[in-house]
Amino acid sequence: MWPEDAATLDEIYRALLACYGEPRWWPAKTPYEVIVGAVLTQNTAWDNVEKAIARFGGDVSPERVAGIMSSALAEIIRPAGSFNQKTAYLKAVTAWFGLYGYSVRDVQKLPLARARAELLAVKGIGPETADSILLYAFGFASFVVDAYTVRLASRLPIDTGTGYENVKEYFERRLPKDAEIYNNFHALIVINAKGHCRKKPACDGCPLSDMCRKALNG
DNA sequence: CGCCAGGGCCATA
DNA sequence: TATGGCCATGGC
Repeated sequence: MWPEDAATLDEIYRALLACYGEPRWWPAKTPYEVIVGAVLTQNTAWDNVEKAIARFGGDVSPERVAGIMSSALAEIIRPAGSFNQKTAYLKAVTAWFGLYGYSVRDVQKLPLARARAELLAVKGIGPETADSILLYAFGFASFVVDAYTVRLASRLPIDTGTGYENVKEYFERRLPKDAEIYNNFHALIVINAKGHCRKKPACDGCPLSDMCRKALNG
């Protein structure tokens, strides 16, 4: 059951679903790898994140990151850019995960608001990275707002307001509070943004073109 | 060559 | 609270 005023988001979501299917998505093999990817992709092209992940040589585990020298970790993640900062961020978020014995289930027992507050208190974890981790690593119903989400909203006839929390609330108030829907919706936004809703729009074949003011008005 | 990518921190006013 | 500089690689 969708909230009454969700018509436009409902249309957008269903058009994306019809085009791409259900992604159930984050390009990682384990929850901890989601955490690593979420940090590494900050202001960074995903291709560079993949190069960095590959340099772990198959062991992307919290035990490994906790135990490795920072200088060695920085060298591994170098292709992701800002590697000294991100080394400190990975160490910090891994230390937080360590408070729960690296147990996904133990983190999942927390109330969402507390888990989010704890993540936001970690150096290097801002709202987008926190929500990505909450949703894609732990399955919390916390909608992710990223540059793609903001760009999509700026082109579609929806008035989300500005600022991270306002845009996040716009989506969360109009969608069922369901991690699976948040997961798919955000993933679909990313997929569509890479294929069509780029900085320079490629509207040809975009599943949203008939409801998009960019495509309609130029 | 300059621009930019699934941000966030910090200093400044 | 709101900007602006900074981080830094690799692809285009």
